[in-house]
Amino acid sequence: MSEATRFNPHVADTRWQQIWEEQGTFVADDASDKPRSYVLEMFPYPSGRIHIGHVRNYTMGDVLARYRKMQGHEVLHPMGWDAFGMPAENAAMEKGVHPGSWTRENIENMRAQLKRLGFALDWNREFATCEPEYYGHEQALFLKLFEAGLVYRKESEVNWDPVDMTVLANEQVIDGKGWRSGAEVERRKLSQWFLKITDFADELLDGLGSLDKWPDKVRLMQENWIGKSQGGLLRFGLSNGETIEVFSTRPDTIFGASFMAVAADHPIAQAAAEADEKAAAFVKQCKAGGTTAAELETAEKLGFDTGLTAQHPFDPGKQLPVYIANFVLMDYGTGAVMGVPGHDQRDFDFASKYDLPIIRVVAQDAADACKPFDGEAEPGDGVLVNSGEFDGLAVEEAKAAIIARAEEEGWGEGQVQYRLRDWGVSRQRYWGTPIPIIHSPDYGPVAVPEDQLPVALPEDIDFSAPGNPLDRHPTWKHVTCPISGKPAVRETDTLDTFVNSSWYFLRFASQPEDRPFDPDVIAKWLPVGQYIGGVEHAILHLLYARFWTRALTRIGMLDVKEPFASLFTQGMVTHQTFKHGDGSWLTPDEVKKNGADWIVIADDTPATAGRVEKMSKSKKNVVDPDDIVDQYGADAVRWFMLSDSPPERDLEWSEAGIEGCWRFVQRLWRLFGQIGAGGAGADAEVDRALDRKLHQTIASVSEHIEALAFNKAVAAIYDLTNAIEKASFSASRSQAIHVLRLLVAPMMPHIAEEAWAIAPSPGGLVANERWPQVDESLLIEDEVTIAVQVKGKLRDTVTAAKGLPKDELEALALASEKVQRNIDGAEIRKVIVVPDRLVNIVI
RNA sequence: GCGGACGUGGCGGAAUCGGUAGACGCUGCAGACUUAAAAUCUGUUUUCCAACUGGAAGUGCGGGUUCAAGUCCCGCCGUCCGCACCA
Repeated sequence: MSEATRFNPHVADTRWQQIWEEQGTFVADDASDKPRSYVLEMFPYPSGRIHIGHVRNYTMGDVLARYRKMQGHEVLHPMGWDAFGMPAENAAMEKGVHPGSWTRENIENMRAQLKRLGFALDWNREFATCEPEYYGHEQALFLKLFEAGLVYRKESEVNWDPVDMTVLANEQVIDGKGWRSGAEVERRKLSQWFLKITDFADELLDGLGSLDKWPDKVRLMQENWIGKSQGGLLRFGLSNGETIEVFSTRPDTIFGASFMAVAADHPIAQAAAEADEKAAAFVKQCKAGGTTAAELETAEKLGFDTGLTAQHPFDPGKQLPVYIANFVLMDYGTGAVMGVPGHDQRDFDFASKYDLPIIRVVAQDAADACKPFDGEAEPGDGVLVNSGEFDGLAVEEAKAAIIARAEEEGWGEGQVQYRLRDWGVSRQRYWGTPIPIIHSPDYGPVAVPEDQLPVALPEDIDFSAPGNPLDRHPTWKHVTCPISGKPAVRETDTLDTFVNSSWYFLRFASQPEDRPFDPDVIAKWLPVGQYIGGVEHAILHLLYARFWTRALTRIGMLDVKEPFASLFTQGMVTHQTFKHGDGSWLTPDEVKKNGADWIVIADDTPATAGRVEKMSKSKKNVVDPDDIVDQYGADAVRWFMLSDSPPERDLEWSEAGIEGCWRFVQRLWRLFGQIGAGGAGADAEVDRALDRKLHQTIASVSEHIEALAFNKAVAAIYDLTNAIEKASFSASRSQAIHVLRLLVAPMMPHIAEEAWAIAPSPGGLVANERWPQVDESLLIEDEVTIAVQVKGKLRDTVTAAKGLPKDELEALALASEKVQRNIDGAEIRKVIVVPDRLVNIVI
């Protein structure tokens, strides 16, 4: 085939990308009176190169954005950069480059990579969170929350790396050691800034109910994360005259309590440690214990008897020993628990070890009051036994009754407890938003005055030593108190990068210079109509963004409750892995297939094909988007991203798959070239079957794009293409090819534009065209295929006019020779007829 | 341990309400065109029996409901994911 009849993406891609840019095709107009669509994909971290996972993510969003535009919507489809974070600082430490220049250079590269894929983005709204034009507004928002009392400072335990002199996130502690330095991580108390997300626990939980276009999985994960439990706060008098307060979800089991246990950090434990060396040693041992999942699972329940006892509120003769225990957490509830061994497994284990009484207070029925335990606790439902006046009550009734009594007598009350904790946002790092606070010697932490915002990061910084470069900068932190004018010290911690991504979707919608956003413009675009990203953000980012939005709404800056009306979590892109005989990884293009086996191309030694896994550099199974766009063009790559796998599942990259997409691009191109083919005579013909197929395809492609079922939309387009190719020339065929250009436009925009421009051309851009309308009258089949079953087994199919009455269908079915052969003279007991579908003859 | 999702050909996957299982793509095989290759086109590709018409089995396993089950119900098995000493 000559080059002229091939689609050449290297020429076409850039041509159309330039034209879209010149014409501002995808620039969103705030003032538009069209219906609006805000399509957003999670913005990338500028690591240096676009990853194939980004390509999949942005292709999905792009299809939807282009489709909505063709439906006549004003579409907001922005892109920007989540540009603060540790990798930039690591690069600074390793290569001596400034985090800012490293980041900005990466952004340049990645922007160019994205542009090559032809995404319908409004680049006018692009921003990077690392620029003062963004983070300055973030500081203003932070101060608004500070004024409203939603930000506070408190001492908190953190993972401290003594070598790097920085706080580490839990994920950065590997086997108790710092991930970079390898140093033993210490628990250290530091003053940290917190956002009061717990104030919104109930709202955030209830709000999930309205998010019916979110995956159930994500809602459930958030629900569990918030972790609401209903119970009672109970107070017991101690032998030393003080009081111990515990939270329990099972106040009904109070008669089964046989001990109390407190966390190592609990004041009672601290007091005991001060008075007694052994107690101090035990407390130390508890703190040294690992916190990894595996360690916790195998860790033995250990306790230390403080010698104190607690008075049981219902039994004056009953004194419960108070232990310090390694399984009690300080930061949940009150840091103290009531031990009920019979009905809680941990308490059971503990009581068994220390020979404490195990009392049954819940049983299947009253007769089982003395039934022994079968080696484990019984946390289930039942009725109360051995519980004095409460005997016979069901568990739920008993909870209410005992809480009511506690309230009456003043030793407790009903309480709702959350697992969710306040969000610690302080980071001892340079490359983040400076926390806009000044520590005044007289007034404590004071907000930086608004006219001094942004608090910009200093450029001249030193990464040669570990620790926070802001803290050791010679001048930056030395300021004066905004109130007294006396010397004061700037806060040198920066904000968690999750703060940056908690409001970027607002800034995309509205970006005035003098304030974070204009609520009136926000009101036009928000909530985001479709948000697309990886499920790894199911909890943190999505919960923080929901919180931030609600917090801004509560303080009156905004009127949006839920930022993302519809959420879609896409799967990963995976690829086969290969290994050498010696176990080292091989890239997929270093091997080839040799019969059923794989061999290394370079030296013909055998290779082993490993699992299909998420692309990662270490396993050498990555493909670079630039390389494949070079080879196949943007459209083939985009088409591959949408084909085969349902978008929520993983997509396996394969050479054969992308080759197939490339062939399809060329097939389409040949077909587009035939748009007016067949001559005048042929053009007069109408092909009803093809017309119907076309309109069925329009309907199904539309429906599938709406549902983000791109793999099904792709299949429908293949199906139509096959049908057009097989059909003989006719006006219908030309029309079908014409419409096919529109149908593929959201997915393969470059070839669609190229085809739209060839004669007979309607002019303009296909990107601005209207999405084809379905002719409902053409959807109706006039003939249908009826399945004929005998005793539920398919024996024949017959063709019938649509809507044929039941008795006629039955007659038609019975007329079938195959059916008669299968009935074989037997008596017909019953005939089931489903109009336009099937006839089942029961013998 | 708790919670959730999923199991369909050689592979990715389709299959509105329970109504023709395997659409569509990939791979493989056979053929056409070509000096040849590439590209393209045609046929074929769940398994087994029969090889002309056909027949049987079949959606992880075992039961059940129904005229009819991939789909609904009960019980297993397996894979993946999230949380995890949360009182």
